[in-house]
Amino acid sequence: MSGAGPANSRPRPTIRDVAALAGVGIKTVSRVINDESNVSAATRERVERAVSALNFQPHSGAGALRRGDRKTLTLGLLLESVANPFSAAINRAVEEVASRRQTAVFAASFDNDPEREKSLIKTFTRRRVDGLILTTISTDHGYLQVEREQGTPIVFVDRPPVGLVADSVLTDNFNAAYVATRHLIARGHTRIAHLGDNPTISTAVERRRGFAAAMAEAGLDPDRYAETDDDGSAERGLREVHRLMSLEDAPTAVFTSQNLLTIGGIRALHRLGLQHRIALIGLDDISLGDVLDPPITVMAQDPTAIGTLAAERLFAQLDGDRSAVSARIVPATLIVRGSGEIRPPDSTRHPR
Amino acid sequence: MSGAGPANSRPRPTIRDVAALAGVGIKTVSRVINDESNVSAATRERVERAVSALNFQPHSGAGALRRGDRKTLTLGLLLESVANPFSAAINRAVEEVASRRQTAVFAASFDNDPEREKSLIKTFTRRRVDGLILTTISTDHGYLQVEREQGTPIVFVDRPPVGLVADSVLTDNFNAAYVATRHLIARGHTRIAHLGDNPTISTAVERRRGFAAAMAEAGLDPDRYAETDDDGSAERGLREVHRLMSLEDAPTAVFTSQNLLTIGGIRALHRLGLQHRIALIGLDDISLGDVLDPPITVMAQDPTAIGTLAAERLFAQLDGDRSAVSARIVPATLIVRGSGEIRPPDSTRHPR
DNA sequence: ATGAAAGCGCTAACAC
DNA sequence: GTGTTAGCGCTTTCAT
Repeated sequence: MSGAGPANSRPRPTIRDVAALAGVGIKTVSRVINDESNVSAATRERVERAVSALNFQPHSGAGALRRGDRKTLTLGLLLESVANPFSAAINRAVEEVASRRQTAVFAASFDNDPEREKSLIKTFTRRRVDGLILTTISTDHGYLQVEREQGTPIVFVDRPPVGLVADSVLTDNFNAAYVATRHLIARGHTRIAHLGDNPTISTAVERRRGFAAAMAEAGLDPDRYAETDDDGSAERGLREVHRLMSLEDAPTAVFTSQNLLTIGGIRALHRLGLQHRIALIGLDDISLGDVLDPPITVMAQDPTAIGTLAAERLFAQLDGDRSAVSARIVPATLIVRGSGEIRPPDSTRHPR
Repeated sequence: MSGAGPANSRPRPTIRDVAALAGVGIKTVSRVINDESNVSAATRERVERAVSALNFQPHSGAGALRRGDRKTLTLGLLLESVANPFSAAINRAVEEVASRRQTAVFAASFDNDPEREKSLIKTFTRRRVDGLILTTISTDHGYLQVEREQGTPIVFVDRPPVGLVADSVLTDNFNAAYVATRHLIARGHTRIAHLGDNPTISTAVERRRGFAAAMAEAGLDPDRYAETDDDGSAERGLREVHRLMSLEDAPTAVFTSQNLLTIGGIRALHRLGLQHRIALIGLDDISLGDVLDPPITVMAQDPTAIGTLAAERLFAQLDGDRSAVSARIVPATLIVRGSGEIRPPDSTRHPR
């Protein structure tokens, strides 16, 4: 049995090897593997036999190089993290659309780090991807103008471009947060805490704005509960809700505006035994949210739709669509399940 | 403002454009961009200025072609679905290791379809990925022997290779299922149902074997509850548990041996209000399993470790490691939380 | 219907 | 230190 290493590599056959074996010119082989016309049935047959005898697989990169229509049939997808369920759903949707076009996708996680954003995009363009679908965090995307001018279509997902006019597919985050917050206010809450993702993330800012607008409109103070740190992890959600609940004037409702924060927040309320007394609404649906006790009310984004629309828009550009810049808004949906409908206690003081 | 399409594409500059602008030969440019020696500081400076003036980005594909050491700095990762949390965790871990080696990863979802498995692997090899990390479903991987001989290292994850000797990183699925089942038996259960993924998946078969072994060892009938269909979705988990609970001699414990089945099973028990009376253990941890009521006992696999080890092994092969074929087993861990410790009712008949 | 020559953008080999 | 030539594996162009 042969070893696993690439040592015993009989080199890969090239089109020339196939041509030699079949006794034809390389152009004829090229015609056969690309299914072009002007090849006699007999010749085609001979070539095909040689191809499978040698186990020849055309080198798509080499072909793309000469073809020069700059089609590597490849696309770069920048996500917060391929392991985040929201990102992962986008990833799958993009892959779905891309695979119909024989296009493979490079997905990369940038962890909300602006440096990684830039360096990953650079590796994408050096690889000459046909297009880019980007979630970003940098505050100015002007640096991408050059790429666009050199012919790489770009679609922004989840977060809008800044300093660059480009296609985007977004949730209306302001509105989603506004609706969620109004839902809590309508149940009689006045002490509502917002737990948001890092404010360097534009959607986090939008969500805070939506929260603040709903609060202000109801004559409530959006800044009653200051946030202490700012990453979007389940650990922080846990920590912050613990802290909030230990306050003298603890909130009676919590709006967690990111999926991992929601998970952490739920965990905290359960550990404190407060899950039936403190209202909670999350932004982004979470797995098993319907089975928790109480079930979790959320504003659900639609990452599958976001990914699908973004990929379709990208291919439209690739197909030469010259229409005006498109900014698609994918609606979020309020899913009422229970946790968001808990009412505040009668007393003004929250019972510990 | 310019349109978004690739129409107004000023063509990308090449190394020749840079050389012309800097007034040097192309090889000198090549030296600079590859950080080779034998370039004077002054020349380097001039070249660098030209590079940024033209916004030149070297075409890595073209370089790889000539270099001929067949390093596209690219790797193919075949997963059940990039949207599945288990797969997504592997994806992230692989990306992590790969990025340290400047390697980008093509991840593709094959949805347990053997045809897609083969066709996706074919697109990987046509793109001349440096290596393959594969989850598979086909029953004979002999067709990959050719790839290996032509120098592409392969590591199997989650499911073992069949008909091919190759590296693998796996969970001991038999044992994981055996331990989970014994855990239920030790609590006094005799009517235990197993809900498994599609038996065309080798791990599903292993898990069923582990379940059956533990049952038989205790003198119990593993086949008391026949399964009716066989996909690994939350919908099926829901349906099957509903059906099981409607039986005259309904089981008092359920072992769901895949993450989505566990989710569906939990949902069913909750809807029936049986979550505190029927024991449940899942294979694979699930998000928020600790917060559910009761919290969910699971045999947790470690997808991050699996992905990390697989990628490290792949790069070891790429680095010329000729050691014997390695088959790593990543341990699964029993996480006791509550749902798996529910005891059967005293009566022999399960109360509806 | 077929093939020879040129060349995609780059690096290797070998000049000078 | 620097540049020239050839060539990676393929497709294009243009013969025949």
